[in-house]
Amino acid sequence: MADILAVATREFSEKGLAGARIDVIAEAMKTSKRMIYYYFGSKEALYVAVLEEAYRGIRSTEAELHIEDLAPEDALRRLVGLTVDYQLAHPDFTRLVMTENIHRGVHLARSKAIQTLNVPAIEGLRKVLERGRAAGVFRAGIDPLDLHMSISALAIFNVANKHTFALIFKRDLDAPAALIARRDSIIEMIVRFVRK
Amino acid sequence: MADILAVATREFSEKGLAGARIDVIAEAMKTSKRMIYYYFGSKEALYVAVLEEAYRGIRSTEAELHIEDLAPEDALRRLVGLTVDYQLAHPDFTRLVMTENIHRGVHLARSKAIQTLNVPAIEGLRKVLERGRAAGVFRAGIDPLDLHMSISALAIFNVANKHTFALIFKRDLDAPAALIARRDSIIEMIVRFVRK
DNA sequence: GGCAAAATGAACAGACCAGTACATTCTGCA
DNA sequence: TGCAGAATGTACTGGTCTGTTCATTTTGCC
Repeated sequence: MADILAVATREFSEKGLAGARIDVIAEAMKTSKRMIYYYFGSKEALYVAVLEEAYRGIRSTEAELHIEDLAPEDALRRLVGLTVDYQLAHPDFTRLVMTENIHRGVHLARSKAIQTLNVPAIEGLRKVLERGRAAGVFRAGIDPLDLHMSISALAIFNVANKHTFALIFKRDLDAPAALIARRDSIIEMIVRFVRK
Repeated sequence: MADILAVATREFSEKGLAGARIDVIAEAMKTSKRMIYYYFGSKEALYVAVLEEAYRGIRSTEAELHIEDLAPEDALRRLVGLTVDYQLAHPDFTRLVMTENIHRGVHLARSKAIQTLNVPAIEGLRKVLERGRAAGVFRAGIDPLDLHMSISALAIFNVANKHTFALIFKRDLDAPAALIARRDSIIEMIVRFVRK
């Protein structure tokens, strides 16, 4: 069952909802299409299960940041760095999110499970911002959600848009040196934004 | 013909490549599927034509920024603001780019037309950064392409991921006040990144 | 007007694919 | 052992969709 989700995740993230093939998933699982319908009911229901699993994955990673003991700026650097790393390590997640946004989030809206998941990263950000403000190193009035949006935007872009970007600018975004430079640049951008 | 591209743009950006239907485009055009194949040859060729047209659109906008006469920081603010505005005004473009990245850019790679289009925004950025550095208000060593990536990332995110984001955080990202605040936040982030 | 080429209409072929019907086998349990 | 329910295999249906065939009409041009 967990295997089916893993295989389905690959198929949906590769081809999108319309492009994914139940037969392909069945074959990769060495089971029959019949079984997928037996357990999940429909292609869309399987897709929603895949989405839910993907979001659970990132949320549980966020919950284990452990940045409470670091100085505010170090904590923020770590949070941003790990966010970038997570996206790089899980391109499937980004691709699924893209697919779901093409569909205007209609499937996500149907999932109770995802909407009741809280987002540990927001609370983590809020605490870091508050600590930094109290310590006099961060400015006041920064909205944690707005900041989270910026961090996500920067972290996701290199995964989400790397193919078109690399083609147009003829630059290899996957080269190790490029990845490190980009990671540093993102961290620097976020830190400078909150710094006094 | 231009009409076909406009209609096809809508269909492909709504449904993606696999989800789009030639019949739907034909009906919306009040022509027959036969004609689309007569002019474009295949679904994929039509899709590539749509992609090319979309990129031509954003490039021509970039070419008319007219920021040469502004002080460096004002020029940068204007460039970033207009980038954000363009994305908000052209969600179709973002959606097409998402679709093409799901396909790992294979269709874009096939298009000679797009790859020979230059990107005026990069040259504009380079000049502004240089002027700011010479004036002592921007720091040195900023890579225009890296900065362009950040600007694009921040500008696109609110269009690309707004559905999933709004659902998870239960916040209306389309509310006028939210749009303005987000726009300001993005501009501020970029400016602080380059400022000395 | 006449002719060649461009444009168009209608209908269909061929492939694919989500989902199902029906029958069968396995498994846990009394 | 016998039984109920869970699990699975096979083969099919109904619909959809890209792309094509063939025939017809329109247009530009001499």
